[in-house]
Amino acid sequence: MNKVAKHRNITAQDVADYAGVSRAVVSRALSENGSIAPETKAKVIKAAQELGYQVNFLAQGLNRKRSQLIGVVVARISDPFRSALLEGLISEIQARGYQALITEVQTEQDLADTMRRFSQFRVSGVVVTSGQPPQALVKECVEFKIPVVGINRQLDIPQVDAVYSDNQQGAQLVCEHLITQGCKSFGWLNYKGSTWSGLQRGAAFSQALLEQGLNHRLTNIEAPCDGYEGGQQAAFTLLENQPPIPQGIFCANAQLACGFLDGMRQQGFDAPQNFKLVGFDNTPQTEQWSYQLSTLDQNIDALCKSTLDCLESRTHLPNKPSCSLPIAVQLIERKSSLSLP
Amino acid sequence: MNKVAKHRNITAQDVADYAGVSRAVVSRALSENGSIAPETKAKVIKAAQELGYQVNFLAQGLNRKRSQLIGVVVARISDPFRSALLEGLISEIQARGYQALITEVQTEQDLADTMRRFSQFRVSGVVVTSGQPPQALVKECVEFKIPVVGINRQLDIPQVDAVYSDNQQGAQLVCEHLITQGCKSFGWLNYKGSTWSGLQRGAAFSQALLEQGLNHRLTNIEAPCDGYEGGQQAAFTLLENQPPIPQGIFCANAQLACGFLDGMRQQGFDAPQNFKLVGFDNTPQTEQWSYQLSTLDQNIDALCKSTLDCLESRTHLPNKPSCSLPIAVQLIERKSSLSLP
DNA sequence: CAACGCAATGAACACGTGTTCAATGAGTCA
DNA sequence: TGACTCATTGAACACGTGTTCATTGCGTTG
Repeated sequence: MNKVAKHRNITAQDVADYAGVSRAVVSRALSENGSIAPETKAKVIKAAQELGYQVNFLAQGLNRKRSQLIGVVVARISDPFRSALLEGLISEIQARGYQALITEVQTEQDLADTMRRFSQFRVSGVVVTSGQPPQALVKECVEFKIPVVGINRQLDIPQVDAVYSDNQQGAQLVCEHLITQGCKSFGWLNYKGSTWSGLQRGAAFSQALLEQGLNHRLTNIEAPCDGYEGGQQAAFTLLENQPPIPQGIFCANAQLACGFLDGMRQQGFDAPQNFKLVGFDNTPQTEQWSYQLSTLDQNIDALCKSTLDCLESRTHLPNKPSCSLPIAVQLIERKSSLSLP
Repeated sequence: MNKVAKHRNITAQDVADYAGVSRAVVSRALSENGSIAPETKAKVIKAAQELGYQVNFLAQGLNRKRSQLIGVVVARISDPFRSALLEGLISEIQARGYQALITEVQTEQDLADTMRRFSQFRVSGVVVTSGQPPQALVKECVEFKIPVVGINRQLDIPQVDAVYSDNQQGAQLVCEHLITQGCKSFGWLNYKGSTWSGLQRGAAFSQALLEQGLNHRLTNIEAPCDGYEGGQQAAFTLLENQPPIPQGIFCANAQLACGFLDGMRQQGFDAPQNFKLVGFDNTPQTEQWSYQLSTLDQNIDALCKSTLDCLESRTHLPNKPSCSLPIAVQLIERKSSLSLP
């Protein structure tokens, strides 16, 4: 463990000198490609360990024209579902030997700057979990062979892959479930200016009801904004003119649903007594005793694995056609949507 | 916007050729150091823009021996407080022109590997929000002039800075508040194998009670694990032998507190009717209608800003003595700890 | 014994930038 | 006009790695 030079980073050259070989041999011994005699390899590896040699990733990336970084675009991490997704992504990225370069974006301009910086770092791939990157920029990435994958969003750009929870299937499950629980009228709660995911879920729910001949019994409830507060306010707005409460309500995400439920409770109504409620995103909070909210569970593990599969396969085949990968969701039945015995 | 070479990254050399100067001049024009004629500078900048030139960060970092990356060590991001802290950190890191390199660690070995990789990327600094990095490795960082800052943890290594919420002050606030609300007996709820923060909070609470001559009225409640479930189970264990419920309970973190409250409710007890409850970490959930939990608000903004201040000042003065920076917390009074009118 | 194939090695180049150092030329002062 | 200062410029080196290409030497076969 005695280092040759204490206050200088030790390089492959130091290892080469120490082992009595050339620097090229060191590179071959450690990078597993190029032919090398087994005993030489062992000698070099031993020398590297004794010196505590670590590859300089910047030099490596510069040479290979590709760093082992993967850029991840996120927004509002503090949202429970998003943080869970981010956690899964980071784990998967690390498990495959990459490092996660995270950027938070708020505006489209942020996103453009971010994508540019990612390319300046020569990232091995980009995962977009939020926002709609400008086509021109994505095309630039494609041109420089940087794979781009979107999670739960539609990018609609050739050679860009998409992984998303199967909203059609989810809406279908919810529709059937609510009908089974005896609901005759329905509500769809989403926030104003919703993302693509939300819109798609709403459309799918409407479609599923149509197939049952029940879509004329569907009321749209619009929250003024996303999140708990949005849902809460929606509950107050809904009851303003004392209309009948839809018997089965499907909600675009878990935070909205929790807020809506609390808003209804504040006005003396509760689920499942007065209405059934199902939300999207099986966040920890929905499971808690105070909520016990039925939800559609997005398979975060599968989403993340598929995302990195896409990334890696496109690294090897940059020009293959775009793939669009729906991941099955699972209905978790809890108290909020079950008929009382 | 017409590029010289479409399918090749354009380099400083391309800009130099295009502007009719040498590559050294391009570097000077864009990096703001070294003397250069104003009109030449303008010419180069114009050329760079027209070509869409972007610096290669890997080459830049290799040359400067320092990338503009900042490594962040996290664990269990999906926890509400941690995700809020991470969000704040990422924002602050970006605001100062760096990029966040995030690594999730589970074991001490993970942490060791992570620190090593960070140094391989020649990061400008490391922020540790979880775990206890091995002294040897941190010393290595210090040796290579990589600043290390810990948030809410005690690293106890020379030349490593610490930023943390002021647990003493927080415990003092809670103690006074509970007494004001009429509490005569007290409880401290923490989980088994708590982190340094939790232990310090408990010790400070006990100390604050001691100063009021009330520490003999303090009961320790131990949850079997962290999180909502841990708190919930603690509530059941507490009531097993039907002892008197402490009148004022202080809880190491918000998730535990929410779980504890729900656990008590399941057994027919509620706050503030049957006991007063205050938690640490003002997470969004504590504010919600179903909980309305009094909490100590950690000033995340200040924590993050101070962290990066420490990092930057140590970059300039690598050998200055360690600094230890407590950040004031604020008591948010909500229903769970207020006497009913 | 000669010719050949093949594994192993090291010299040299490329990756793209920041910075040092010597050279140039214009401007100033005596 | 000649000497001197100083801003500006470009050639060259350093950063640390991966990879190509020519060379070496050994074992094998005819």
